[in-house]
Amino acid sequence: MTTSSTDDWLSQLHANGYRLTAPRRIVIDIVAQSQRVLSPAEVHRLARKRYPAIGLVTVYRTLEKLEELSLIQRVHQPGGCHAFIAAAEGHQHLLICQQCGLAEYFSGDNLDPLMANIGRDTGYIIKEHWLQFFGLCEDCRK
Amino acid sequence: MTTSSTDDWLSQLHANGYRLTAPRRIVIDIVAQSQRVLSPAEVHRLARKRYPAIGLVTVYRTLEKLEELSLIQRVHQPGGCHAFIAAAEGHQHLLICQQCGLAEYFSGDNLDPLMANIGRDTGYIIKEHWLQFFGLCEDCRK
DNA sequence: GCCTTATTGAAAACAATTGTCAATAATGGC
DNA sequence: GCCATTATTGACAATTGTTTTCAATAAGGC
Repeated sequence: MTTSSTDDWLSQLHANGYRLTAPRRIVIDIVAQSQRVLSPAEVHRLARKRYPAIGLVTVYRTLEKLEELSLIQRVHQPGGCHAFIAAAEGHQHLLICQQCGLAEYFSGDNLDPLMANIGRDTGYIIKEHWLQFFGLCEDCRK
Repeated sequence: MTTSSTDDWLSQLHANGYRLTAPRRIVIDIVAQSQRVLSPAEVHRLARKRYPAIGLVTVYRTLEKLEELSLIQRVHQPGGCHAFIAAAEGHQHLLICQQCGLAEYFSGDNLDPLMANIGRDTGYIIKEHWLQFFGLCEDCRK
């Protein structure tokens, strides 16, 4: 059990009527503190080190609640879409290391003019956009 | 069996040593002519109308070969990542209708300066990027 | 501390995809 | 055009990732 964001997430779960159980606290701490994207299976593996009896199903159920409260978001990658990471404040985009999964948020794109053009040209109403960068983080370049 | 791109795909399969069978021709025609993203199950459903004996496994295997030859690409969406569509020439991005799956390619983004900034700020080497727009097509807006 | 009821873990169910295998059919050589 | 080789097919089984079911447990308001 570590710092702020973990406690914040626990408060939010509690505020929404969910109970704070030992397995749930561990899953939350792992995901809240992780700098890298994690799949349910990876979360489970990490969680078992601290709480051997925890079931994979509990991991899935906890992730489901975290996603419902917008505390985490699913991460899509060329290799698969089974990973999660702490959600960003506001509208942010992800830069992900293809090697180790280390993730950073960034903003600063201005796609509005492009979206306006494309919308006009195609007749679509554009409602949402995805922008993601993939690469190698400082450690993995070496 | 329809126009040009279908025949082009068949030639390419043949050129790569794959045989042109009846079920394969039908899957290829369906995907090559489709304006919308299709899941393997949808391709199978459509293919059975023309060739009732076709198995879902054959659809999977044909899609696998088309992807290997870069004739199709997998499409990632918020709701799932099981769809495919004919690949674009050059580097293009997708605009997809959230309702019916109708897809259009577009280009014209210039993300190089942003990528350079982010790369410098984070220490990552950026190798790849994804940009996708989601919305409602002209028909589905109504 | 008690009582209600959400949560748990185990097992089963389910869905999407991949592997196995004998029968079939496409292709290149004749 | 016919044959032999061998890729491909469809049925079935196996796998993988995820969800459901259910009795036992434990969280949290009182």
